Amino acid sequence: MTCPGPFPARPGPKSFVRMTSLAKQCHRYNPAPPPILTRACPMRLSRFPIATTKETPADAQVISHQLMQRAGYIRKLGAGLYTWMPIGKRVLAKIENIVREEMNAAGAVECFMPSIQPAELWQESGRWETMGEEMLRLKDRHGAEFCYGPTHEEVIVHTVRQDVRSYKQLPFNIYQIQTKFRDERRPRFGIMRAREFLMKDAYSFHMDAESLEAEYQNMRAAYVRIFIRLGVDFRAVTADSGNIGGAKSEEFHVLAGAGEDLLAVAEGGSYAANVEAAVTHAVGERSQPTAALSKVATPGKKTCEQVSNFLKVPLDAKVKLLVVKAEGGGLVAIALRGDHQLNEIKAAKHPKIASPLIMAEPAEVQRVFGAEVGYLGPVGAPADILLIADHAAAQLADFVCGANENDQHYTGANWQRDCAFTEACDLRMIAEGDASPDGIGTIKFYRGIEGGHIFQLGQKYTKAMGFTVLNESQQAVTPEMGCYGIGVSRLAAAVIEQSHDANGIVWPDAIAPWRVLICPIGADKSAAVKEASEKLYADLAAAGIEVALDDRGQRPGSMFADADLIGIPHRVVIGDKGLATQQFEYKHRKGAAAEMIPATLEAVLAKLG
RNA sequence: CGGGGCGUAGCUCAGCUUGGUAGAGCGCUUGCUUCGGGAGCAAGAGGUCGCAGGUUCGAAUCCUGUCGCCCCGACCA
Repeated sequence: MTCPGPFPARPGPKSFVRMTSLAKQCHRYNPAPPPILTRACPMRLSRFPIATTKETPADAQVISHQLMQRAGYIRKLGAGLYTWMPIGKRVLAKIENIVREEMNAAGAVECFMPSIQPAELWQESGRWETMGEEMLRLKDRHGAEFCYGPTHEEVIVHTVRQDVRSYKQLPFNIYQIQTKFRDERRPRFGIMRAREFLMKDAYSFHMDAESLEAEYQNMRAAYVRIFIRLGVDFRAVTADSGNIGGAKSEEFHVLAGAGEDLLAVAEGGSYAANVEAAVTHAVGERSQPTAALSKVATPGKKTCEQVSNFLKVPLDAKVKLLVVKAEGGGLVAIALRGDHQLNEIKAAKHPKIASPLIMAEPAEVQRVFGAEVGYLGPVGAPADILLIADHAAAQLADFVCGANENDQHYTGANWQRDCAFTEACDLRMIAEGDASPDGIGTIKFYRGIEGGHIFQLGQKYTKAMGFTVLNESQQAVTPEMGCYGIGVSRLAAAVIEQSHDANGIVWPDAIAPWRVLICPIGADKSAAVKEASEKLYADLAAAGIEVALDDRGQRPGSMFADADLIGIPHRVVIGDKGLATQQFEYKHRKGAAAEMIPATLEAVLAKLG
C-alpha cells in the first residue's frame, strides 16, 4: 500500500517512473539493489511503543509529568534527563516547527551550534566564573576545559565576530534549536525543570539601539504568534533580566496553577509583569501627624501580625524595619509597611545595598540596634545606619513601629517629626489588590510557566568579547545585541499543565501527535470494520490530515482510556453497530458526549473544522 | 549544599522491628470464554532484594561505607 503521509501521495505512475530511474542509477554501481517494496508507515499505534500505565509513577509530582509518563510520551533516564518516546517526539517536533516557521517568517535565519563549548569563550565574557555550578564543565583527553552549553551568547558572538566586519552586514537575527544542559541543583517537575532540555535561542545584532528595539518588537510579535498558534492561554510580562544581563526584557508565560512564577496582571488594564519586576509607586500625599508619639509595652510580640493584633491596629498602619548588609560593608535598614514584603531583587539593585542581598546576622542587629529583630523601628534607630524607606512606608502617618528596645513599640510615630529616612524608593513586592502601576486597573496574581524570554542585551557580550564593525565613517562600533529564547521542551509540559482533565491530556490540534485517532471496534472479527477503518485512515492521510489508527487490537474500554490519556483531539470510532446504519461515531476530546455522523470522509473532515 | 525519606519483578508496593533461603496487585506470555469505557477463568515467564564490605552457621532483614533517586529549603536565562 502507499504510505499515507502528511501530504497527498504522488500519483502512482509518476513515482514509479522516478523509482525506476533511481533503481537504474543504483544498478550502475551496485549489482543487486534491494527492491523497495514499502516504506515504513508509523502512523499505526501498533508501530509505536506506547506504554500507557494506569498507575502514576511514584516520582512524578506535577500533572504534566505524571501524564507524560503515564501516556508514554517520556521515560526518565536520570535526574532531569528524559527520553522522548516516538509519540512524545512528534509533539516536540510540532512545537519546534511552529517556532521555526514563525522565526523564519519574522526574518530570522537558522543555524546549528555545538552543544559543547570551549572554556576560553566563557573566560572571555567573564561568565566562566560567574555561572557557577549550574554549568556542567568537562575536560577532553588533552585536559582542555569545556562546558556543555547552558546558553550560546559566547559562541554566537565569537562566530559572528569572525565574519561580520561591516555595518552593511547588520542587522541580522540568527537562531538555533538546540539541546542545552543546566545542572540545576534540584531538577524537578519532570520536563518543566529538566537539566537537559530543548531550546530555541536567537541572537540579533544591530548598529544602534533603535534597530535593536525594532527587532525586539519584531520578535515580540513573532512570539505572540507562536503562543497563539500553540493554542495556550498566555501573558507577555515585563521581567527582570537576571544574570544574563541587559536592560529590557519580557517573559512569555503559559498560565497554569503549577507555574513556578508569580505574575502581577492588571485586571481591566494592560499592565503585566513578573512580581519580581513589577514596580510600585507612591500614591497620594502623606497625611499630617495627629497622634502623639508614645511608647507601649508589647511583651513577646515580635511579628507585625502579633503587634497589630495586640494593639488592635491594622497591619498597614505599621512600619517594619529589615536590616541588610550594605554595599562595601556595614548595614542598611529598609522600612516597609507592615503588610508588605521586601522585593529582594529591587533591594539588591539599590547602589547602597550589597548584591546579592544578604540579611544581617541577628547578633549584629542586636549589637547595633540594641534590640532583637522583632523590635526595630525608625524612631531612635542608630543615626549612622542608612535608612531607606519603601514609598508605601514613607507615606504613612501616625504609624506603629518597634522602639529599638526589646518588648517595646511606639504608636503615633511620624516621619520628619519623630524620625527620618534618607531616601524613599521602590523596594516592595507588588501586592494583589494594588492599583496597577500604570494607573489602569487592579493587580491580580496569576501563576505562570515561563515558556519564552526576550532580552535587549545591549553591548554586554559584544563589548566583553571585542566584536566591532566599521560604520560608514570607518569607525569601529560595538554592535547592540538582543537574545530571544523559547523553552521548546518545557512548552510541551506547560501546555499539559494548562490543558488536561481527569482522563488525561487534552492537546490543542496544533501540537497533538495526531489530530485524529481512529478506533476500530472488533476489527479482527468484522471485515467491514477493518475495511472501513483502513479506508478512512488512508483517505484522511491522503487529504493531508495527520491521523493514527489504533490497530493494536485492544478491547474498546482500554482503547478509549488510552485515547483520552494520550489526548488526541478528534476520535472516530468505527464499529459494526454504526456501520449498520452507515455511521461513524465522532467525539472531540473536550466534548462531553460522542455523536453519530455519516460514515464518510466528508463528514469527518467537516468535524475537524 | 543543609534537613528528611526511599532503593525488593517492567510499574505500584508489602516483607525488614523480632535474621531461617522471595511475595501481592497491575503489566507480560499461552489457552479458553468474552468484546462499546482499562474483561473472566486457567496455566506460565520474570527478581545477583542498588552496590561493596562487615557481623552471623545463615542477611532483603543487623552494622559500616558508597552510589542512585525523591521531598522540603536555599538556588535558578
